[in-house]
Amino acid sequence: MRPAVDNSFDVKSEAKERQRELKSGVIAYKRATILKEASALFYERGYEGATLEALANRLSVTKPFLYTYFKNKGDILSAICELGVKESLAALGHIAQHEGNSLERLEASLREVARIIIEHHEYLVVYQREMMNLDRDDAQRILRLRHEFDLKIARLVAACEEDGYVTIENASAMSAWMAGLLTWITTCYRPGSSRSSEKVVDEVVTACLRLVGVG
Amino acid sequence: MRPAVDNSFDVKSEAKERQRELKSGVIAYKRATILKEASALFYERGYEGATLEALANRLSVTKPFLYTYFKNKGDILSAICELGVKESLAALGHIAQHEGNSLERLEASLREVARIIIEHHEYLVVYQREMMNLDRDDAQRILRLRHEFDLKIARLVAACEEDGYVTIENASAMSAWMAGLLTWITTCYRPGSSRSSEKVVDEVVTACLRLVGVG
DNA sequence: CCGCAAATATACTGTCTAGTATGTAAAAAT
DNA sequence: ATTTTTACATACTAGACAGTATATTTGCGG
Repeated sequence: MRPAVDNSFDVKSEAKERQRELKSGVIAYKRATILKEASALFYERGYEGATLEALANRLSVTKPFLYTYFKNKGDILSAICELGVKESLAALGHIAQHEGNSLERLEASLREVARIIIEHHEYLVVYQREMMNLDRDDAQRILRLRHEFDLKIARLVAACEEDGYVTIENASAMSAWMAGLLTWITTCYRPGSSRSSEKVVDEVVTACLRLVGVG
Repeated sequence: MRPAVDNSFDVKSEAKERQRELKSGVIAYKRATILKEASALFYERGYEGATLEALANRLSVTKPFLYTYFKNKGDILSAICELGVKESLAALGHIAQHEGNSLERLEASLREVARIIIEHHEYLVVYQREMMNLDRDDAQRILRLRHEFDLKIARLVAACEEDGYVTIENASAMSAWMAGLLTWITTCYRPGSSRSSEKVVDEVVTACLRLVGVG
């Protein structure tokens, strides 16, 4: 019944290819959905206080379902932590190629990271709190990402120094404290708090720049 | 055999009084010892990851011993958290009565608090991380202490503004970010890290003052 | 030296939860 | 239409740990 032409195989394999893509997309979507709910749960109850059954209930699925998408509870945690740090890092990557002078790049970067931290603040709170519950390997991998983040901030500051926008002594040491201010956002800003997210972003950018004597 | 004089009762009751004091001192000492070891354990393993049996072993005692000095595991945690915040608060109290102008008082206060945070940094890390594991009542009581702390810092900054040492706009909003920098000490400074505690203290004080445009 | 009380230990229980072995229904392939 | 695979659920296990009931030691008053 099927035409016995040469390209029949190609058509078939192409269809399979598309199907595979669809499937892997679905899997990624499911993983992301689980992670989003898990981060909300871990944020509320803490890692150990959150049971996988509770997570399954919130997703209207069952426990073994979770185990088909994640190796174990720790795997879920490490995925959350990694995502939080990776998003922050990605924000710095985008701005790096921006036009503008080094000071403008520093300010834009800080602003963007602050926004991302507010957006994903559950992920980052969980990371800060539950770091110690990570496997040694996961912890190290994520720590390397964090160091990469710190290094990028330090380089932005160094560029400002080289270009003469920042003349204060001790400026390079201050980049570590900028990370502290950015992290503090997760305490200052709570969804539904009195301070609007825009105001918090403005304040933290101002604060960071003042650390190196700008503004 | 005992002289039948009037003051026999007084002597006896005085002795008993002293004995009671001794005993309550011993109890306080034992509680403090438990808390010190518990904070070290919670710091290393996390609250849920730390078992009371492990704590008992580290103290070379047994589990029921702990229960004679604390109501339950949560009681130990809340005592640790309260201690950490109370010490920081006490540091601010000492300096408040210092001589010197308002700017000198602000700097001295920041320096003292920074020192205390380094000294008790295990207590404070545990507090930050495990806050959510506290009973609602304990959490609120300790949060009130925290707010008192924030308020005192804010007042020190306000005094500097009134006296004209700080003229930067937005200075009052910055006191909240000072708390962030002070908290970040617990991440920057780890015992046995490369940075000496004196250097960290100097840096954080400098950073805090720069937030309000001083230095 | 005796008896009582305070302090601490031994040994146990009940519960909770991460992880799994097995079952089932629907879709895909043949 | 039949088999195979995928995708999930049901139902269970094993172990850990907070908290406790009971036993034992120690020290002290008389």
